[in-house]
Amino acid sequence: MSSPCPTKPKAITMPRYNPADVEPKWQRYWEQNETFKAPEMPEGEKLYVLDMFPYPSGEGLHVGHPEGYTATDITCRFERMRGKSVLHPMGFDAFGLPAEEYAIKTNTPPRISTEKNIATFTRQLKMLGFSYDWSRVLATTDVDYFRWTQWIFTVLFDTWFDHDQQKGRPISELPIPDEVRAEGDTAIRHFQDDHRLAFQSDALVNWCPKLGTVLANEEVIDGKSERGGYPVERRPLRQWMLRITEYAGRLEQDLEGLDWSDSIKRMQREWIGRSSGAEVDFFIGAQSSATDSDRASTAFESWKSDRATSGFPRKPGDDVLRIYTTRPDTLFGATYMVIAPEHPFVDRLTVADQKSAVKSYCEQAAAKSDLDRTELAKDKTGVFTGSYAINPVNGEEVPIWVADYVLISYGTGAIMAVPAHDTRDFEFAQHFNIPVIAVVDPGELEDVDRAAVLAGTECCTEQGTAVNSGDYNGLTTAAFKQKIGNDLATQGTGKRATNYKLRDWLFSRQRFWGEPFPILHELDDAGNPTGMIRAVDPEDLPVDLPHLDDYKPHGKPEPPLGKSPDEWLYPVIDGKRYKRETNTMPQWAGSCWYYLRFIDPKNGTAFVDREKERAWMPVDLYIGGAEHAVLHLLYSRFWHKVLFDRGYVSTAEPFQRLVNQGMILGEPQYHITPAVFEANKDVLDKLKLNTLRVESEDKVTYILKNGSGDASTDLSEDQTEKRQGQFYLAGTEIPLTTRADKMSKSRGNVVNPDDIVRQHGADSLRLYEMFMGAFEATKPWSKSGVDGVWKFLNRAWRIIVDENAEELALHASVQEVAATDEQLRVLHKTIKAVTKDIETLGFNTAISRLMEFVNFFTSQSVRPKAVMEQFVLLLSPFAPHLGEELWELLGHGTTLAYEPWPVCDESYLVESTIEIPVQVLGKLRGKVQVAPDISKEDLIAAAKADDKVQPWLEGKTIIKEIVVPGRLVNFVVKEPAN
RNA sequence: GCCAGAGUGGCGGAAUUGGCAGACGCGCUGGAUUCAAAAUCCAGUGGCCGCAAGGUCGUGUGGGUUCAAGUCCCACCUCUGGUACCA
Repeated sequence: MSSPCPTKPKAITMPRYNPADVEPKWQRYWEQNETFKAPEMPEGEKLYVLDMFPYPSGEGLHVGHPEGYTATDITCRFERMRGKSVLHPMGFDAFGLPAEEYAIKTNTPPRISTEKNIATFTRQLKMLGFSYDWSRVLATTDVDYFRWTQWIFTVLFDTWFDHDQQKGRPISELPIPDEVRAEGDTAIRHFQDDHRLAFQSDALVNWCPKLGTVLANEEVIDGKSERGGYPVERRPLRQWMLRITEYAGRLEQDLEGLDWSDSIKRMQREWIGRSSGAEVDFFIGAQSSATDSDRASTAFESWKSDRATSGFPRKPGDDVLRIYTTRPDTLFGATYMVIAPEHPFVDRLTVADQKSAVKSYCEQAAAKSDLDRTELAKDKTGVFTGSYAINPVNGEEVPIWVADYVLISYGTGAIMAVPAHDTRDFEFAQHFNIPVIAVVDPGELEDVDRAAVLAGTECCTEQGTAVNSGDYNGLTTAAFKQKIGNDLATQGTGKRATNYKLRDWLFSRQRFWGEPFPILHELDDAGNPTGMIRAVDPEDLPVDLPHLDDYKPHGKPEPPLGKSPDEWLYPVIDGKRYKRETNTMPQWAGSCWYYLRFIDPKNGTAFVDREKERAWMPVDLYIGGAEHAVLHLLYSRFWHKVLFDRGYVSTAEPFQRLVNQGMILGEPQYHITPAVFEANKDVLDKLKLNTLRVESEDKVTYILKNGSGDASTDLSEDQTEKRQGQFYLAGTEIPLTTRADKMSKSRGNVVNPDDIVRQHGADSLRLYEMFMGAFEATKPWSKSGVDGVWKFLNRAWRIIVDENAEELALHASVQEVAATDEQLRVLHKTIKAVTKDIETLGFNTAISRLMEFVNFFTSQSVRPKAVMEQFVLLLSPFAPHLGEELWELLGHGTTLAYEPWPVCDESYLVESTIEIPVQVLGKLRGKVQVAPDISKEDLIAAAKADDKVQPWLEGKTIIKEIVVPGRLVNFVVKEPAN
């Protein structure tokens, strides 16, 4: 491939396209002229275009980053030229585990290494010529920034969720029940603390000893930490939680109005996991006399009549086991109950004989990590408590079991088991020989053995018609659900209920590199915590991180901030001594609201100015990777809704349109299987080929390489051959598979953007990433693809610049003359297509159209200057440096960034004749040239008259003539009847 | 297992949402230029049959609807994401 720096010294510098000169020149120009500085308030129509800001890792920018950033940059440059007021900022998400791990690895304080990484990222981003308003840059680690992150936390702390209004309100407006008020101030404060959106809890949490911190459910995948893949165990620890579950309903509902892809919406919906059913109370009040069924049934009857008058209580008493079910229509089929091992009733419900069995089962379950629980899912385990509950619909006694397939954190932590119609219950019942009673007749269905289902030997979860269900027999599942919902409510034994899979957000981490909580724990005179907490006053924010000599994790749950100097750790306010909260916030905190700060990044009195917020929000286009589909996007929507409820922001949702860029994979590589590798070691040796062993998800393959170590390269195409659809190593019988994988060091397929810019320039990198394929599709990298767009930029350069001149000068063909009709048609076709494609993010096809334009004008000996100017404007969002350089050369003194975008004049598109394909029986047989406005009849006549078509019509009867105006003609014919 | 999305030349990928399959790019072949090469320019390039004109087959597999299917329907195969006891 040619290089922008010729190897041979030249006598005269020919004005070749040299991005190494052109690109820094224009980057300097934009910076010095503040070309892309956004106004404080939008002027005219506003457009807020946001990239998911990067995590500045020590590795530097990855080729995946510029993909989304180029897409937004093209959109912004395009819309500025169309006159919109564009806000397009960039920043850094710099707190969190990876940065801290990197700091530890390189033995640098996190702040220092973070600043270094940010500097590298900034250099790389600027090198790519993105039109960010750099005056708004921020990092979540800036003290000025996290001051407001802490402030938002105090808002969460000050908010409770009013279920009636479905809205977050100030804690001062929380109604205090009289009985609480009667107990005094301390009780009131505890009551308030129990209702705050930010609260402390002692629940079981995911503790990762290797990372030295707890993790949110979302950060644990298959029982291992999302970052690092380390084992995670369950431990009870006092932690800060955010009540995101209160917003589950709104987070789900409000998805509807968003312009997001269906798949992301679906992922969020599934994560929130709404289900509706009923809560039902099973009577257990007569425990002591469970063996005496007479007394039990008397107690049950009196409980039932009490309930009929008192109704279904908000909180279940000790005399009932409350369960949640989505199938209340199967109540008659409940043959046993299950409570989670962590259920508070376990002890009470366990009879003396079963005590030791239950105890050891629960201990075992507690020791199991989530991973173990999942892995053992195939075999259901459990143990009988020895006691029974009474089914409210038929008074039957139902045995109560403890089993870990029931989760304490979902629903009520207890279920009624209906083995006939629930797969998990069925497996359990089979294993423990528990009766199976069918209560739903599925009818005749494919893949369902109706007789087996009714006999209780097969499980069926389909809906159907009720059987074995007393008065309800014959009802359809839907009607049954409806009726029993009402009946349970009148009897006071149950009520309709909605549940969500979403859990509250575990918000504290035991690491150093995060935002300190703006929370103070009151101490008594002896220095012990009183249990009273308060938020730091807004005017005392920020709470900066103290200097610590040793901030490394030590595998124990005490946060490093616990070792802070006393003057930081023990503030005294109004004579009262406090201890600061020593947990820090998770990485997600800073990214929850950065889009708001960009609107007003320097504001020292508010997190964002209200007027500015109203003017710029919501984000009109938000682009980033799909890996944030649930976590970041759910968290920030939650924070935004709280801020909205409290009146601090004006929109219910932050990101109106979301688009996910597809992942860029490494260049395809040739693999062989372990068996082939073992059998052909000598052949590979002879050919001087090396292999790279890679393991992924317990599959092992070998990647073939030329050379070894860092100098190794992947096999080239001509080292392979394809025979009968199978690739072989050239000249051998060694079968190869070709695969493109995620870029990773271990596969040796990582592409560094710096290298591409050095070889071909930023414009080529940008253009290539946009040309690779559809924006949202996953696509493999290709070295020769970059060469291709580099050649295109050179061709574009050469239709305007005279490469053979001694000085930079216009090509002789570029003249101030009127364009021909054909030239205008090509230009306006290009304008139309490129405009439409940018609007729909179809960048790859837009570039194709620009290539066609250049191909056409390469063959034109006269290139009207006005046409070239329009072309340069069309090209400029994609290759902005080249665009500016050519624009200047065409005689313009200032940037093209605000030149009006070319407008397509349809009248130039009209062609004097068009080509219409003619089919006979759906097969293409000829083409006719006709006037665009030809009548149907004339078109048919022309088609019939065509030389190529005639033989196919000869001797046949035309039974139908199909004409699609402007598109095609099709004759349906048949052999004449003899 | 379940839920999405995808499967088109040697390769990356296009195809007014049912209307000329393979735009554009890479690669390859031939030619021009060159002492030669690189670069550049021009032409060609899905398979098969044919000297050609042309024919014929062709969008993962098998069926179907239609004048017409890459596109719609049914069944299946493969890959990529998501999810995994949520009652």
